Amino acid sequence: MRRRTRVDKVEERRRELADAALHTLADLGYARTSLRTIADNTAFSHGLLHYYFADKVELITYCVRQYKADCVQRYDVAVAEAATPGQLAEACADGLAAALGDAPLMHRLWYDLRAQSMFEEAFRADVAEIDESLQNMIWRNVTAYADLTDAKPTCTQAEAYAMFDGLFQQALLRHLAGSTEALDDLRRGARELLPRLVG
Amino acid sequence: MRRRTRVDKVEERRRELADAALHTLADLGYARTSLRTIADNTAFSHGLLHYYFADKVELITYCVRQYKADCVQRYDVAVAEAATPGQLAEACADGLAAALGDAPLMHRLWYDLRAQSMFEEAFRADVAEIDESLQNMIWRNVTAYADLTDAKPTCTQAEAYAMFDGLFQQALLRHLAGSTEALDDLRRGARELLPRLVG
DNA sequence: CGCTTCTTTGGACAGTTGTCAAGAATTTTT
DNA sequence: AAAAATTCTTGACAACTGTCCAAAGAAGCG
Repeated sequence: MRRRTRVDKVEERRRELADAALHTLADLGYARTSLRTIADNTAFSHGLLHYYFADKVELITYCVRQYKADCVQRYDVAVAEAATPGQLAEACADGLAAALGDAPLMHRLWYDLRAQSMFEEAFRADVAEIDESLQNMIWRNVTAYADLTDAKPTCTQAEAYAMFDGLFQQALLRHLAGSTEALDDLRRGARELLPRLVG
Repeated sequence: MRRRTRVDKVEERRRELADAALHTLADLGYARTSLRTIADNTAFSHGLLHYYFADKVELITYCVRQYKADCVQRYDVAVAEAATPGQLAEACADGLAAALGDAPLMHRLWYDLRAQSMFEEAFRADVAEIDESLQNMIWRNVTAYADLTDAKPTCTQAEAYAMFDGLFQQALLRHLAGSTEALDDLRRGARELLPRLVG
């Protein structure tokens, strides 16, 4: 009992620190984020980070894992209540656009960390895992759409995800650069993509 | 005459240094590349970099511009000699797969720098310019394919580029993670994407 | 209360970073 | 050949990095 609550407290503080780290990373990007800057975004001193995390890589890895929960949840779109193909495509497109519009900085961080994972092998496994869960999420939409249209997907899971991700990333780039049409373009692109992938 | 040759020599050395910087960046990524490491990849000392470039940002910006020339040239596929839609799709797919297979590290760097441009405004304009030229390159293929099939593209330039780029990036990620099928999957995905975008 | 265990601090460390400037080395000009 | 202009090296600087540690503080427990 006593031991249990202690472990919980440690885990809680870890999450708290990782949360601050996540926000700092989202603000500054991986290349410009230091442990001291992260600590400045908490009520604690920089030394504490090494009490709860062995080193920088472990902290950021923990961050990435925590990000995943938020991410898939945020990213996920209400696909269950769609009754027609049109409704589903609409819901999917709206969900993606809303995810981008609500948390552009978090998604910016995701693309940053995914790029880092190509250099730093320590991040690779976790990033790949998140990528896979995002891919599954997209695939659920594609198969649901195929079911509603009595057709079958004409592409692989990986291809479907790659194309949606491409649209999303391009929209994010333009959105951050100040384009006011980026969100609408993403909506339209996503809506029109689904029919292309089944048949 | 004298003035001309001097300016040329300066420009030549700048290019030489930027080339070394480019290779260092491709090896280590933006976050892990320092001016001293770049200088170590040249025959000169670190101080020289500040003789030819005002600061780090100017050097990397110059790099990015230089990268563009290589990039579009490398990326570009032999579309002219294709006589049938099938040949064109094949040539396009082969070109992309070859670009990825020949210089994965350079493409890895591209995605890294594009992510950086979302944080560092100094890179944004140059990155956007490269992105646009890549988009135009893809669009040339799409319109050529549409012409050969007596059809019209059913998507915008930005959408076409986003989807090809998504495929390419996903293939790069898997290729770097050791997947042996990534190149073939990219080929197949690109070949099948063109028909989806016209009609 | 004292005693033990767990948290947290703040400073120190060795190394790295971008930047700069003085001067050596080299090239060009006269 | 001397003088002038340039290219390049070297060492220094202040700031910052991740990491570690001794000690202060807080909390729990007998």
